[in-house]
Amino acid sequence: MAKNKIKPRILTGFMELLPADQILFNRIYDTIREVYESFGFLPLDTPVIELSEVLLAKAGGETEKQIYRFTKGDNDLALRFDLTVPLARYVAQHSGELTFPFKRYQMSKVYRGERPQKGRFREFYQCDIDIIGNEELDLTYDAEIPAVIYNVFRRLDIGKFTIHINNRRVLNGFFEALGLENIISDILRNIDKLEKIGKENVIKELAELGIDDEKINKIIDFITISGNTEQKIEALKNMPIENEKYKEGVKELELVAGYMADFGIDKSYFTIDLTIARGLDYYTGTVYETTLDDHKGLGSVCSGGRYDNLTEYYTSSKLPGIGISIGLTRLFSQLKEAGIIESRRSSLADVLVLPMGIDMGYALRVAERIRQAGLKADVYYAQRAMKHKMKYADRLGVPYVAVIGENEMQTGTVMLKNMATGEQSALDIEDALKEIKKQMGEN
RNA sequence: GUGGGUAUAGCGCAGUUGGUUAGCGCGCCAGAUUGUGGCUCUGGAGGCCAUGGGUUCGAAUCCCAUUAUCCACCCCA
Repeated sequence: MAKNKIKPRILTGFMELLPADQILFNRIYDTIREVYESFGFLPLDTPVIELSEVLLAKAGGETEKQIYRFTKGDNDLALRFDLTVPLARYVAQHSGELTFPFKRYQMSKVYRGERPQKGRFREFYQCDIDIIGNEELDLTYDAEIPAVIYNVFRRLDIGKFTIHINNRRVLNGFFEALGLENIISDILRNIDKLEKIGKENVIKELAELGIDDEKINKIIDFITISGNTEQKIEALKNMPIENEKYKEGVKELELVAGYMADFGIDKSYFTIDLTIARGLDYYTGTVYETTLDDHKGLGSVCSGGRYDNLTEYYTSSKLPGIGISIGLTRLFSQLKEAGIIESRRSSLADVLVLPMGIDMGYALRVAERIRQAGLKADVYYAQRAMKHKMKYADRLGVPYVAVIGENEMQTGTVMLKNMATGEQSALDIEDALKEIKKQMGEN
């Protein structure tokens, strides 16, 4: 390559796919969207760029460090780093025009200027659902959210998974009762890592926080409560903890777990997990994480929870909410790398029409007839050898080829070839369409 | 922000204690097969060995710097 050419490349941390993978990605995207809509969530699309003062209203240290921020003229701008803050802005801005509880989904790209590593991107898709209430938000929604997750992952068909639920009131109440409310964020961040670093290291790190052995033992006993959902609830109820927040939290957990069963979530697909806390400090009630049973190492593929007052920086109205997010870009890259999903076709067309030395107009009309029959049709236009055309069809992974030469044109037929089996036969055009539909229906 | 690794063809890699024209697999192009793909065989194209400097008679190989990239921590989707 000549020296004066610019090397084509994209920034690190940004994902870009080849057609076969993009088709697969879009299938997953569509499935998630369909499930979201099936629960009545409404679509929302907010700007990628917002005013920095809006996005950084709640200036968290990490957010400030990772946000892409720049100026254009006199405007201080930033790229959104999640979809939740823009939602808060949107709801506060349009609260008079929205109907509450407001259920919305948004599936778009967000940006974080962090150092990329395995499964971490600087530009990635988040697939969010949130429900925002006015003043109050019924607890049933805390169970509807995992019901949506359940349906999404069942439909994605990527193996057995477990939805972990917990409640921040339970955790906060418990640690308040121990007199550790000052360092609660540190503790939560710590026990959140139990699965990853093991019990010994959690104990070690808790000790480093200056917690005495007796309390550490209590914490460990608490977060390792075992049994099924009913048994865990029972154990939590029987803990000798005099703290209102704790008791409320346990009550909520019990109710939510009950509703989840009513939503049709198979019991083997969810569990109360007292170690999950979610680092974000705005969660105040139920929290969720979802893991794939056969690939626990991937970590949480979907997480979220309830927050009391998301819009506090934009309005004095109290608008509690609950929501979750699927990090689709990370999920996709991990599923692909683990071999859980596999891309097959580089084409969406069902039929590739190959005109062989005939009037192109006729071929185009045949293709149009195929489309009218509800099938996707593509046409190879270039005058090249048959083998080139067949090879093109093969590489795209098109399932059927319809060859049209002089004979076929005269008789109103096509030479229909099934690329997978190699079988071919001369069929009347209408019969060929029926045959394709019949064979596709069988798969 | 902290720590560690890597950089050779489009992709994945090999290259011996420094020694001639830098190889292999996949992919790509052409042919065997003028209306039939995948499999096979034959032939071919494609490299300033990341960039800059140093050591040496001689550097892909050793040293330094720069850049890029990957992994881990932090945090998170």
